[in-house]
Amino acid sequence: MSDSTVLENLNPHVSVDCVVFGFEFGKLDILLIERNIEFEGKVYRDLKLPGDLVRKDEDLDTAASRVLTELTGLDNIYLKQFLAIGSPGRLLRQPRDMEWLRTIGHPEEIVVTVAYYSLINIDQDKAANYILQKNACWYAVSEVTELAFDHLSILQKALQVLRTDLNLKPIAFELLPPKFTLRQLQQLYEVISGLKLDKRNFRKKVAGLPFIAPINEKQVDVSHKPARYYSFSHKIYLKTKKDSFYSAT
Amino acid sequence: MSDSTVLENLNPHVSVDCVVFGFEFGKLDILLIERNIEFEGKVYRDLKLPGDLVRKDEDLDTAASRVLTELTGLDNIYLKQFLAIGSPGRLLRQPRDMEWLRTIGHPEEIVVTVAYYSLINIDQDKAANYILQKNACWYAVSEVTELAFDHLSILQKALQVLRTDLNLKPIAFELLPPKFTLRQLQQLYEVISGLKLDKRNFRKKVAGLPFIAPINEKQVDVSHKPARYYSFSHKIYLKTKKDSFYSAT
DNA sequence: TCAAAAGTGTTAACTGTACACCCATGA
DNA sequence: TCATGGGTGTACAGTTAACACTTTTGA
Repeated sequence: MSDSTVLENLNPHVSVDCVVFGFEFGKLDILLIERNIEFEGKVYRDLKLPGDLVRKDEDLDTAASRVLTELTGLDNIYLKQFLAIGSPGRLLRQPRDMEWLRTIGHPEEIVVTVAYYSLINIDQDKAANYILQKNACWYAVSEVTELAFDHLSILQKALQVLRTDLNLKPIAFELLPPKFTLRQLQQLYEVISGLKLDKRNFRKKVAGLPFIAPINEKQVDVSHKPARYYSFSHKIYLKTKKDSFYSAT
Repeated sequence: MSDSTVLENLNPHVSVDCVVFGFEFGKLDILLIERNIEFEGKVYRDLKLPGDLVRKDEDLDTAASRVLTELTGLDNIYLKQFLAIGSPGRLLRQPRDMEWLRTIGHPEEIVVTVAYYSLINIDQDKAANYILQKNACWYAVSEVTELAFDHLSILQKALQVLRTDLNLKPIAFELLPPKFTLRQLQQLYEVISGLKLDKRNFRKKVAGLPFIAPINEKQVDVSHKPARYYSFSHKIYLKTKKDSFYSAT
């Protein structure tokens, strides 16, 4: 497909943006794109959410999924639409935001952006299972204080929705490798909810969930007592699920 | 503003649709628009969700709010965006849907629809406090089995979201008049959740919520023991709220 | 032997659930 | 006096919350 065909095929009025979360080393990460722009003689290095215009022949979920595949090389990533934004002029808060849209050939008349959050498990065992697009990089969510356009407020809303969903649906496992320790699972809940949980009570609760089962494997090469690995069974989950999934204090 | 000015001011690519819920006589209602169309010699009387194209100078929430005001004459209605849909060709499932879009002068190229649900209290004491637009009428949600376009699936999604929100936020009171009985409140929970609740346990729970308080007023002219009225205080709610609002079984 | 994280039970407080009868009113 | 819904308490079961020490490993 030639470039001009692609351009003709774009819908200049609708875009998708993705808030891509990852979890590693006990902290929540977000995948951001570096945008370098020279404006009025100064060079700016801003960060933005990955996103793109929607094509005329794809629906919104497909567009978001495509953005992620182009970004990471990964397929079948957990994706959830959580917000549509259509404020006139929302992209034009900073003069350099306008300039940048011109630079990359995007129309300034984007009308609606549909935001998705997505969950990626950064599997240390298979560090090479995704290849990040140029200019994409992981950042600690807790350290992100400024983003281009209105992307910071989109991130904040994504975090809100993620917190709610964490207690209603088994999304934690989308952020963890197939084998995980109970400590990892607990840290994930703690870092997303912002609450400290009691280790014994947490493990007691997990022990009562049939869809989180220990496997016969332990950590190796750790300089402390090796932890047992657990895995999540989606099949058993569907058979046994209740209304809510895990309710923290 | 002349008609042509209005048309120029419309964004032909984005629309909003509203799922408007009401609660009366112990059942959940929805406000629908009757669409009469003659197509290939037959007359169809279809029902659809109220909705409209978004104007170029308004954001999505404003557009949804405007649709509701035009529809009911009411202002300050509870509105929540819950879904954006952008499937190519989603409006064209029935040939007569296309025909109808032409009839009312809407472009066929609407790309994205953003769906809102809204909650109206149908206050019997002030039956005249809203005036429905021509062709608009209340229907029992339980009896709606067919709608134009993809509006039935939008309604189903709205119900799902409403059920979840009911247990997380104090939205029940948007559907009830300022003074309500505990029976009304319980019926509201039952009809939305689809569960039967125990009267004594329900009242015990409500008694523990400081933001639902009895007032010194009772029903009159009812042929049974008159019930006490209660009212909801948003102010006290904000001071005392917990994570979840009411969790049914 | 030290540092680091794994793993393990009991008790008390609270919350949810099941259940049945009398009361006040208008017709 | 009947029909209709209003209003009330108790006991048992289940869930949550608070809390500290021993174990295993590599450095």
